[in-house]
Amino acid sequence: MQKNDGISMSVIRRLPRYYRFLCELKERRIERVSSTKLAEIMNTTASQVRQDLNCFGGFGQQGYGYSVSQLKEEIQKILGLNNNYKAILIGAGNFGSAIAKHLDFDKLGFELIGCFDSDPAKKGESLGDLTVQSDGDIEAFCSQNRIDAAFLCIPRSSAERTVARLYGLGIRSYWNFSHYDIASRYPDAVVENVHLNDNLMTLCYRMTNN
Amino acid sequence: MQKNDGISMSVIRRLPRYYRFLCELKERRIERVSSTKLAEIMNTTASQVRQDLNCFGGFGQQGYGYSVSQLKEEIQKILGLNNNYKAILIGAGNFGSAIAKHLDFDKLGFELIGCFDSDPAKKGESLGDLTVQSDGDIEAFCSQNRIDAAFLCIPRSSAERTVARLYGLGIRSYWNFSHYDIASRYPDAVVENVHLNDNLMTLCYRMTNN
DNA sequence: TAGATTGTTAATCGATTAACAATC
DNA sequence: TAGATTGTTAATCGATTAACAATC
Repeated sequence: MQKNDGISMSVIRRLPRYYRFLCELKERRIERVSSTKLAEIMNTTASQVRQDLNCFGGFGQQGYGYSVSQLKEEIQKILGLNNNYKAILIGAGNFGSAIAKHLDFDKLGFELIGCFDSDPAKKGESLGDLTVQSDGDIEAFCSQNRIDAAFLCIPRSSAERTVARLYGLGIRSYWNFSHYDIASRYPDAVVENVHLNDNLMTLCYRMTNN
Repeated sequence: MQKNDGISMSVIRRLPRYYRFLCELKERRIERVSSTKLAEIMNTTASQVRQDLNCFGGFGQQGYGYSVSQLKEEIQKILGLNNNYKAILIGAGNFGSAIAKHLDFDKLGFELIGCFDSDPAKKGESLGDLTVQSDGDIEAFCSQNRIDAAFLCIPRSSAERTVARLYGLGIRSYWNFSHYDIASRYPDAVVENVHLNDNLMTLCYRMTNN
């Protein structure tokens, strides 16, 4: 499994969950939490919680536990959610528009500043507070704005060509809903894949064999 | 990590990828494939490929490799994609409707036969070849149709109550886009979570620390 | 037969869990 | 101080990789 920093992906993938639960605890006005309690919520062991957190620093206090709001802040910082990475959305179909409307990018470290589709009929449509631009305008837009990431909501067939363009424009981070394997073609890119098909097949497997 | 069958989740989560790549190979009219070649595509080792496949049976032939179309069929059967699990969609918002329109459920082992929303304004809207029904009609619908799974595209806040109802109606399999932790409340349910927020935060982490 | 490649056992590696001394 | 709970090292467990005999 790939690494970043020397922190294993297993740990990294747990961070958003810690963060999520800490936000909930905070909303419920709970001030402190022990590794045992966190482990219970996370459905893991206290040992793992302490090991995970100690990858990044000693945020706890012996005999007391962790301060919910302090730990939340720390993880927020570790995740980089205070950034305001500029992102563009490629593909304003069902999915693309659902994502654009539905997610609170601001709280997730991003700002969606542009949206493109190859279908001329879509041009000018509004999507939240964005307007769908023509696919052909990507180059111009990227030369005027520093883009940090692209969200790809396009089919596999067009993904290859599109990523080649985006990579050429300097974009190195991708949230990829297509089945095109970006990482193997561009090893230095940071890619998070969302494979809904794979996910649903896994559900099917588990329903069938259990 | 949870098990099914005694097959580890690590192996199970790789199955859809094998399947995907085998479909591609078949489309490209490639008849045979070795573990080495498959490993290359999957970005893993030949050892792992052989270990994985041998969890389910000896599908290869020494000195030859694997028959693409035979292996594809086998994995299709293992995943249970030939089933026609009846599913209902709860929540016809941006996401729910994108999913309903976008995925080819038939090829993924499912058939979407009903769609519900709590917003009265949505009632009667058509969604692909389905018509959005009122949330209150779930009970009646489920008593007339054997439902195998529910796809939850609703916010966390309404998920708890909704799952309680669905569970009460006998539904034990969930594709969950909400942040409600079904598995911890209903340990015997089969749950696949899609946490887009977590996923995007992971991308943010990796962009920040690398 | 010789070459290729599997199936399978053994070795390694990494992640999780347990234990406990440090300390608030 | 006594009790609680961390940080951290050591032990265990599971997953991945290597090796090789079996065999097509």
